[in-house]
Parts: sequence; structure tokens; C-alpha cells
Amino acid sequence: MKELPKTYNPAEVEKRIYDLWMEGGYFRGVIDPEKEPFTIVIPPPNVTGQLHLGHAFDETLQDVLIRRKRMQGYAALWLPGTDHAGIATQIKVEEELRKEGLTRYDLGREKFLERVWAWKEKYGNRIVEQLKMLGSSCDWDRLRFTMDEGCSRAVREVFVSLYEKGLIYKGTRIINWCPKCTTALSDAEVEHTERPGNLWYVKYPVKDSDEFLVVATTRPETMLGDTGVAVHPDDERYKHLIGKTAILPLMNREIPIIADEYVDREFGTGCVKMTPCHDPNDFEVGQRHNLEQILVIDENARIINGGKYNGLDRYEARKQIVADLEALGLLVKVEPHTHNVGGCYRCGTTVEPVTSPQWFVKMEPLAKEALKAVEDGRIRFVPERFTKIYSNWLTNAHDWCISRQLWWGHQIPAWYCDDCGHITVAREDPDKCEKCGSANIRRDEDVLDTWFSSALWPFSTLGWPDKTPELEYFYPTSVLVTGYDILFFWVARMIFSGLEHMKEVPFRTVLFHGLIRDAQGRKMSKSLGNGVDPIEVINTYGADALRFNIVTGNSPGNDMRYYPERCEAMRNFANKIWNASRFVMMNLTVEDCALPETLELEDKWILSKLNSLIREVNENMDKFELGIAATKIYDFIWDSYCDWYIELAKPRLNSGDAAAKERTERVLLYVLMETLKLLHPFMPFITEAIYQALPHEGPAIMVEKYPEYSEALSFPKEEADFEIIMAAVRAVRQRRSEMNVPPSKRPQLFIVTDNTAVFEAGRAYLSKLAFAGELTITSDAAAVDTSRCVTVVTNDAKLYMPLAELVDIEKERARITKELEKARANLAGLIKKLENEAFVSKAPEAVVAAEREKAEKTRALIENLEESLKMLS
RNA sequence: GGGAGCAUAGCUCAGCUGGUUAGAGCACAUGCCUUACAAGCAUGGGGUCACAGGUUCGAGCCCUGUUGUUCCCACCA
Repeated sequence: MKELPKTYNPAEVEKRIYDLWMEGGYFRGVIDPEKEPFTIVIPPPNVTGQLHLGHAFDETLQDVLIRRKRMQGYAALWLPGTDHAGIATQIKVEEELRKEGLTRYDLGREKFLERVWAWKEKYGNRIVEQLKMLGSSCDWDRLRFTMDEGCSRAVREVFVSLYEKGLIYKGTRIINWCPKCTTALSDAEVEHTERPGNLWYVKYPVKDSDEFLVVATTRPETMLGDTGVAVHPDDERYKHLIGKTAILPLMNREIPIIADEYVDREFGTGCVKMTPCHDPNDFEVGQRHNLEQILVIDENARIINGGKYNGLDRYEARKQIVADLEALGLLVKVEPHTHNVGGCYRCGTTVEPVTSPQWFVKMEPLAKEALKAVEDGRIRFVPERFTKIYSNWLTNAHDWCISRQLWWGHQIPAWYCDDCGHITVAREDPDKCEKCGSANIRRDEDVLDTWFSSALWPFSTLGWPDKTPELEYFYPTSVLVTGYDILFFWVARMIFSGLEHMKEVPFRTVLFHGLIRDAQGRKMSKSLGNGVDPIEVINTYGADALRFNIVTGNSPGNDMRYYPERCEAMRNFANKIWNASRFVMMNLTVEDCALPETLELEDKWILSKLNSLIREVNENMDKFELGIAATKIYDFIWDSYCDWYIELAKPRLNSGDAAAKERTERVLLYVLMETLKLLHPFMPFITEAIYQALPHEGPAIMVEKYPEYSEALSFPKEEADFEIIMAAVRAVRQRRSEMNVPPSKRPQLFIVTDNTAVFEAGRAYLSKLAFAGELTITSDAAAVDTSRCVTVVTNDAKLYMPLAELVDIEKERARITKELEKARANLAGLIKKLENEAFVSKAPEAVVAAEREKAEKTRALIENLEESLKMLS
């Protein structure tokens, strides 16, 4: 027997246990034709990142799923990796450079990239080590990185093949530009926030006329790039001006007055200034009407092509332009106006819509397939409501801008010919133009959107574009677990990428979880300083407590708040298990986990409860209801096993009957062992630590067989019988508590019941748990002198305790009368229900039967109460 | 402008296909160091399931509307 410390110390256990798993090689996903594969690819955390609670959420759910499947005999593979996180990483390294007074341009591309790789080597492992502290059972031998050789090859292949199919093209379009990160962004990378602003009304004179057009604008500085004014074709106010020319103030440029249906007559003045280079709508209108394009804001958000305003920052220019217009008497009025402003999702800087030559993925054909896969159920979203959000987004998605003006990332495999202008896109680096053969070619400087490589993650990590055995066996993956916040960024793009390149969905099910917020419900963020470091939580409460906290107390897809108190409660739960196990070990003489041949009533009760638990947990987990499953295990361990079964075991262990003691040990051990296995996916460390200290056959609990429901261990009759004893115990305790009788006082207990057999079977427990002295069980009420007794009544028995000094007969009578009234009212309700023809004929049989049984029990209770009342008088 | 989520005990949340008297943790009250655990045990108090209608034998759950709240999407300048 091993001596365990009195409280569970996770810090001491976790490292040792994780090493044990690693040494055993249990995390390895091994191809086995005899087994069914179960695959999860990790949502790759940023290499530069540190573990936060969001990751902890993600990884815990995945670990729970994969550990259970592994135990169930699947060839389980959880494939880990990290993401190069283009902008985020580049910003970090640039910040570091800035401290040295340098910019990336000082270093040049090559040196800068060396620097980023060095950074990656230094910090990239940190997050991996943190994942291990959580207990993640990833196959670390297969650790991947979105910029490793294989993934890069996949990216190259995808780019070239999409280009060849015409699904990638280069074009000059309006894109979102971040002036701080100096790169283009995709639509998904822009976060819109509503901000107060103004609507400025500006007079544009009509050429050769005294008339004016008044335009309304939220961004006056863009007028420098105006190349037209648009009105609605049917707008009577302006019909006569269509085709004429306006004079653009400040720039004194002649611009056409055009008619386009896009204009809303109700908004503003019904006249819209057209800035094709800095507004997506104007761009489109401009294309229809062949308007000139003048770029007036540069990559740093300074004015160009704007005369005297050149070089000014966009907001400074706005101020001056408004002032100048006012001075010229061209500013009609200013109205407050709230509108949506787009910000860069990395740095928050207000993005500038600008026309720019960029690379795009043509979305329509890809989106069509991706929509179908979810609509026809080849991919299932949990919870289902995300299906709608997904469909909505994909249906309206514009082409995906994939080029980024960064250095850290996959450089675009396109070469421009200086001689003929042809673009060569190739799998191998070319040395000449594929069209004219000129050697005067330059590679595109830009890199791809980070999400372009993550989109390939489910197959690039398995070896694609090679036809590897891994790809063959483990693809499609089984479940993808991720936060709903990256549905568009990642999930949708993986789906269309998988369908396009693998001709098969990347995963069968997507399990979405919510965000973890702080105790006030706010998003955790650096600027608020309200972030919680999971590593600190692990150090304080243990990884198992954190995991259990995360899995319980929330439902799929919903956000949850983080409370240290909850972790504490879960730490207490771990301690409870620890101590229950200590108790079992202290009494243990047997060396295997086999059940005894003879089972007592209470043994059958706990085994039957366990069996139901196993069935329910498996059902819940199959439906991804992890929180419900975990809560049920919690309740079973704490209530059924600890508070009842262990207490019941004590008298048997101490009875002096060696055979009885051994039988008890066996049931204690068996139930504990099965429960630990059930719990293992949720609390891997403590369950493994205890397993290793108990008699066991396998090398580790993590490779034990996950419990399954067994008909042979279902004892509904005994379960119900034992509940009768429990009800009696509870009733006695309740009465004693009401009367403040200390546990040391052990009065006689008389039990009058028709069910003497059951009570006889529970004799020992009634004494112990109901603090009874001498115990008399009889079916003959007359045999008991109840005159000076406290009365306790249950459905199945009347119990009497001679506590004369505490008894006030009048009070007793009043109390029982009250109980009686309550029971009668109850019964009346039930009878009414049962006499309702509609209920009896329409409700399911089982429900009606349950109501009947309940009525029977209430009748019995009433009878018992009435008899007790009679005996008191 | 469109869409979604949430509203249940003092607090944070569960409540799976509608079926007893709606649960848990924390907090609270009372009594216990009962030889696994005071990070514990026993017992208890505490809920108009946001509001108003409807469907149903039966509604916290389904439908309609209202209010409050959070979020997502969207090119009205």
C-alpha cells in the first residue's frame, strides 16, 4: 500500500505523469488498418503567442475528445502545430528592432527574415511547452509549422493550381489598406466600429452656370480625388444637370455630372461626390461611367496628387480642407453623423479604402461547393446555428485579397517580365519569362495572407501534395474544434480548400466554442489588463481543475466568464477524488480489480448507478455535450460514491468479517477504477496518478478501455430498494437536525414497515448513517410504544425515536398534520391529472405510469402519516 | 439595414427529443474535528424561469409579439 499525502498536489504530479505518457509513446497517432481513425488537427496557435484562456478552452475540448476516442480503441491522432501569423509576428520583431533604433528597411528583406526566424526559434516553442502543461495529448512527433518545408510546398502548389484554373488573379481593385502595417487586408481582417462623425455639405459649382450642386460627405479629404458627381437618373431636382460639368472646389478640376441608380435620393442632398480610388461604391460607379481614377492618399495615409495639401496626414488635410471650404463660403452646413469606420484587426488603425494592384482568390465557384457541403450535411456544425451565419457569409463574400505587403510569410510565386510584362506563375522558381524567354524577370515582393496557409492545414500537415499513407488514412479529419470568432477566417476557407484540392471535406464535424471573458463579462485584452494567464491558474489550482472548470458550466458555442472561485471548486473536487482514493488504498488488501462473486444490496445499487452513468456519459459525449457528461461524473463521484457508498463501506470494512471486507474492497476498487476511466479525458493527470497507485493491469489509464454500458450490471430493483433506505436515513437526519440532536446522541430507532426485508438489509447503515442506537424493524405497529417518540414518516415506513425530553406531543401532532395536508393536496393534484381523460389517452404510457406510481406512493405516505397521528393521540 | 445569442436562486451558470415538487457551484444560516477529505460532513433558507398572448392533456423548453442586453454581418455617401 502506498502512502499518499493528505491533499492533492498537482504540481508534484503533473510533470511526472506527462513524462510517463511521453515515454510510453501513447500520444502517437499510428496508422492501423484494423482500427478506425479519429483525427483532430489543432487550430495552430501563433508562434509568437503565449497561451491564453482561449487556447486553454480550445485544447481542453480537443483533448477530452481525443483521449476518449483513443481509449475507445480508435487510431487517434491529434496533430499539433503553430502558425507563422504574418502580420502579428512581423509587428513583434519590428517592435524589437525599433528599440534598437532600426526599421526592417535598414536590415533589408533577407536580414530581416533571418531575424524573424531567429525569433521564431527562440519563442516558438514556448506555446508548445505551455500546451503540454495543460495535458494536451498531441502527437508531438508530428509537430508542424505553417512555414515549414512541407506546408510551404502545399501553399505553392495551391497557389499555382488555383492560378492555372483562373481562380487566382491579379487585379487593381479597391482594397482595405492599413497605413500602420502598410499592407492590404482582406475584408475579414477589417473590424467595423460605429463612431461619431460629421456629414459635411459642400457646394460644387456647375460650370457655365450660377447653379450649385451640394454634396454630403463624411470624409471631405477624399474630395481631392473626386472625378465626378452622381445623381439619381429620375431625380427631378437634378435631371437638367445630368451630362453637364461641375467644378471641383479647391482643385478647380472639371468633373462630369452623371446619373446612376446607385444614388439614394433620400440621403443627404441626393448628390454624391465620386472618388473612385477611395470608396468601393464610387469605384464601381466610376467603372460604369469611365470616370478618371486619381489616387490621393498614399500608403502612409498622406495626401498625394492633392496640390497644396500634398504631404499632409489624412486627418490634418481634412481639417484644412474644411477650413478652406468655409473660407470660400462653399461649406453649407455640418451635421453630426455616426457612421461605421473600419479598423485593422491587428493594430486598430483606421483602414483606408484604396485602389491597388493585388492578388485575389475568386470566391464564387469555391463558395458554391463549400455551401453545398454544409447544406447537405457532409459537414455538421455544433451548435447548428452557426450554419446560417456561415451560409450568409459565404453567399455574400467578395473575392479574397490574399497579397500582403509584408516580408514574413509565403512569398508569392509570380515573376514579372520587364520586357513583355507577362506574369510567370510556377511551381519551380523560373529563370526566364515563360512567354518571351527574357531573363529580365523580377519576383513579386509580396507574401500571402497568413490564412491562406492555415486554410490548407487539415491536409498540408498530413503530407499533401504528396499522397502519403497518413493523408490516405487520417483525412478527412473527424472533428474540428475552434472558437466561433474564426468561422470566416479559417473554418470556411478550410472547407472550400479541402473540397477544391482534396475533393473531400476537411472534417465531418465542427465543434464551436465561445470566448472566455473576465468576471465582469468583458473580453480579455492586453489594453484592459484583465487577461488571465492559464499557466498561473495551473500553478495555483492544477491543470485538471482548470480543464474541468472550462468544460463544465457552459453550453456549446456560448461565451463563459472566468471565475477563480470556480477553479477553486474544481480543485476541491480533485482533492475529493484524491481522498476517496486514499481511503480505498488505506483499506486495500486485494491486488486486482475484479468484482466479488456475491454482491450486497448497496453494491448492486452503486454498480447500477455507475452503469447508468456510463451509458449517459457516452451518450452525452457522442452528442458533444461534454459539460453535461462532466457534471454527471462529478455528481456521481461526490454524492453517490463519496457521500454514500464510502460511508456504507465503513461498517463492512470494520465488521471483522474478512470475506465481507474483501468483497467491499473489491466493489470500492472496481467502482473507483471505472469512474477514474470515465473521468480521465477531463482530468487526465489526477486520474492517471491514482491509477498508477492502484492495482492495475495496463501500463496507463490513458490507454485503458473506456467504460461501456453492461446489461449484466444493471440492477433496477436493488437500486430502487436501496433508495428506500436512503430516504429513511435522510428523513431521520432531517428530523434530528431540526431538533439539534448532536451525532453523539444515539437513540433507539423503531421502524414500522411492510418492507422489512429491505430495511433488514440496510440495518447496519441505518445505525451508522441515521445515528441510531438499538434498532428494531417490524411490520407490527402495535409492537412499538410510540408514546414518547419523535416520529419520522416516509413513503415506505414510519420511524420512531424515543427522544422524550425533546418531544412536545402537541408540536409533533401539528407537524405531522401539516405534512399530511401537504401530501393530500399533492395527491389531489395527481388524481385530477389521472382522471383527466385527455391526459391518460394522449400522454405517453410511461408518463402516465409514472404519475400513477407517484400517486400510489403519496397514498402510502398519507396512510403512514395518518397512522402516526393516531398513535400520538 | 439584416441576422444571431442571451434574459432561470444574492452571484455565475446547467437544464439533452415538451412530462413529478426547476438543478449545480459560490455565497448565506444552523449543527458537526463522525478514524479519506474543514479544500470536509449533515441539514436548511432562497426562484412569478424578463413581460404579454398562443399551441398542447401538459410549457423554463415550441409559436407570435414586447422589453432589456450582447454579438456578428452590411459599400447610404
